Amino acid sequence: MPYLTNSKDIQDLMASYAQSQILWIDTEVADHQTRKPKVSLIQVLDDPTDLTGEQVSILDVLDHPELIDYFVDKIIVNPAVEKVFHNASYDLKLLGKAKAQNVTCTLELAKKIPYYLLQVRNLQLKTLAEELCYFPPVDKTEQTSDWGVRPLTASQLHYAKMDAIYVAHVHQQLLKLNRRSEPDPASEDLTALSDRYQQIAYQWKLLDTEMTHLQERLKKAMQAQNVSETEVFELSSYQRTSKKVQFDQLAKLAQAKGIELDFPVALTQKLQKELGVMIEQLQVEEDVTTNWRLSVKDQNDEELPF
DNA sequence: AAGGAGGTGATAGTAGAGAG
DNA sequence: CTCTCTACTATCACCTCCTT
Repeated sequence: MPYLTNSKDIQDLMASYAQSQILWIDTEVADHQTRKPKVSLIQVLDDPTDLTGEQVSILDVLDHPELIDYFVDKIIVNPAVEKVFHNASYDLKLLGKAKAQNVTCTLELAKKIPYYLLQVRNLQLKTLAEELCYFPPVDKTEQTSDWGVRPLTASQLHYAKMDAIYVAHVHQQLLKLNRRSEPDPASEDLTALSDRYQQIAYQWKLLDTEMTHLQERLKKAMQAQNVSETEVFELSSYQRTSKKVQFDQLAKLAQAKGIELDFPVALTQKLQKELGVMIEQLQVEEDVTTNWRLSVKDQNDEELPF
């Protein structure tokens, strides 16, 4: 695990990483709770088979904005290098943000996979490492430690290095699941899909209706009994404020005060009816969309699998 | 603390179908 | 044709998650 603090070494390594096809990256940020957060470490891995962190480079860029700029320039905006992060938008906020090219986010990837294929408690990197990749329990206490002090502790460096390992392994596993969850629609087996649907439809209906019913009863019961929480549930309410004004009044005000108010108003069927032929005097924008609906055909009872 | 993506739940509007 | 029912989509305000 090279931990680099020398600017020249760091820059050389960044230059060589710019030749890679894919890199797994994580960052640690100091002063994240202030208005001026700064990148403390950039951890880079180019070998996804690494389990121990031997291949992870920890680049110490604290108070070296020129190194961060160099990294952004050579790697982040470089479309030839695929960059993999967990919750990429967080890291990229401090790493070139808008200009970033060819970025993969393992959190986004995980969100696209339905729960039945990815059965984990939540989508934190820690959880995915433990429950998807079977890493031993991950201690996140260093996550919120002070990344602005030097020297860093051995425990901090270990945490920093392992995060890059987790990103790489989680990424590999998610790609496998992704291939299963997004097959080519053109070659799907319609018979197999229909069979599976019928197989679970009855169970689903039983569970779905009971779940909805339980939720309704719990909500009503907790309200009626003035209970705000049980061991399992929490019942909360919130105020919802929405404001409305008569269109006529708004139009008159805009005209009287010369306010620039230009936005499309939906011409609902009701409005179209009221306007009648006068609608022809308006420049109506028409938007036609095609919506697809899947419905279950009526079937003979004997054919049902239950 | 901050911000972006997406979920939630209420409300409103729509198409399609059946009845008269 | 109109009326009504049902099942959907769209929109809105608010909430939750994820990272350090």
